[in-house]
Amino acid sequence: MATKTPVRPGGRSARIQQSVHLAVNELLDGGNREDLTVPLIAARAGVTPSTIYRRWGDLPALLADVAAQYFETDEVPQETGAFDSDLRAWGHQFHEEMSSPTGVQYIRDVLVGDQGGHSGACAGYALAQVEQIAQRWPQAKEPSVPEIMDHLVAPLMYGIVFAGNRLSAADVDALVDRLLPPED
Amino acid sequence: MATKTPVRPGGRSARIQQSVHLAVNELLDGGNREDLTVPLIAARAGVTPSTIYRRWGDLPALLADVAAQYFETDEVPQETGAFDSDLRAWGHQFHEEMSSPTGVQYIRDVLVGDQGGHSGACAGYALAQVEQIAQRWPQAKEPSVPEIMDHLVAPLMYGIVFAGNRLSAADVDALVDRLLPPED
DNA sequence: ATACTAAAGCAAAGATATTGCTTTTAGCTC
DNA sequence: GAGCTAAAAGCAATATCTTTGCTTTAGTAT
Repeated sequence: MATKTPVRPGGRSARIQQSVHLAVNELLDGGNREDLTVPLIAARAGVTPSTIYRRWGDLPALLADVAAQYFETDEVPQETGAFDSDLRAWGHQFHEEMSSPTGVQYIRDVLVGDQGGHSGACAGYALAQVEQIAQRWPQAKEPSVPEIMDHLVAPLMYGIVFAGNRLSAADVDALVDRLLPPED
Repeated sequence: MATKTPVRPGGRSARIQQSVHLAVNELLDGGNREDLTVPLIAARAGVTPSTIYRRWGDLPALLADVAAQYFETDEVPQETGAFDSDLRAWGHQFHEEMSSPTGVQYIRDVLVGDQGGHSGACAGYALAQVEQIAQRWPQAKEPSVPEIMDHLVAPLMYGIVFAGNRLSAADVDALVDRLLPPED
């Protein structure tokens, strides 16, 4: 169930979808994460709570949907003129983004929401960006996309989600260095 | 807040803690994960709902506590006679355990529960086991414990949590191979 | 335009969460 | 070990959230 598409996606449904998403994001920015409730969101969005329950199911599912939407915006990874430096720059940017309070929150929400449905959003986001970089430099065979996922993305995400530690920029560099073939 | 230790840990408090944990595990085994509620657990544990709310806060926190307890039981990694094979055997066993339906559920519960408090439990479990193996073979310098966490544990967990894919045994082997120094 | 029906609104009913107060009892002191 | 103190459980009333049947609104097709 991606972004909960109604059978009738136009007009009012679309407006309500936007309005509810906006309300969630505004309330999240407001910081009161704890007392975020469906009725509160509904009031802010100018909607009846039952509308939200009927369309999204419950609060976690709604939050997962909002978070997933965030990860669906694919930015273009910075172009630096070489594969190595593109990868390095992206690694830093990605880690910065994901380890920020907002990033961590979105990751959690995506994981918590509907069982497994959206969790791909987060993985997909990283994968899409890595693939973009790889396709930009077809002659560079090493490291492969799966290797980058396993040995750069995975350690970064593991640190953020499980260890709760924010790796230093030097740590990110070390991970990238380890991936790149030795220069001669 | 580990295993929600009351100021008065003996007698009745301990009994209730056990009884509630047991009720949760029984109901989880019963499979009806969806309609698991605090009142239901309370009824099964022979306890008043307000007791659970007062001690654990809410359902996710309780589930996180139960899951964290599971990860606190430290088994001894299998001894195979060499560092390489100990690491390989553990990698397989760990992956097997964590990618099982039960394992995935516990991981989720730990992540969802109290914000960051318990999430270490899961990481701590893996780390403790890797450290045990490392200490068993002090002369083996490579790979280091952090390297194992970054390049074996992290990819396994990333696959399970984000990609929702269960890696094959061959994939686990490949990760271990990649870590071990080249034989001459 | 009109008809058809998905989706929203409304409101009552049902379930869960919170809270003030009372009762029980673990842990301490004598 | 008997008594004291306060932490934690029980109880019950209240507040809040969730679900659901029915009505109304408004996209979409004809």
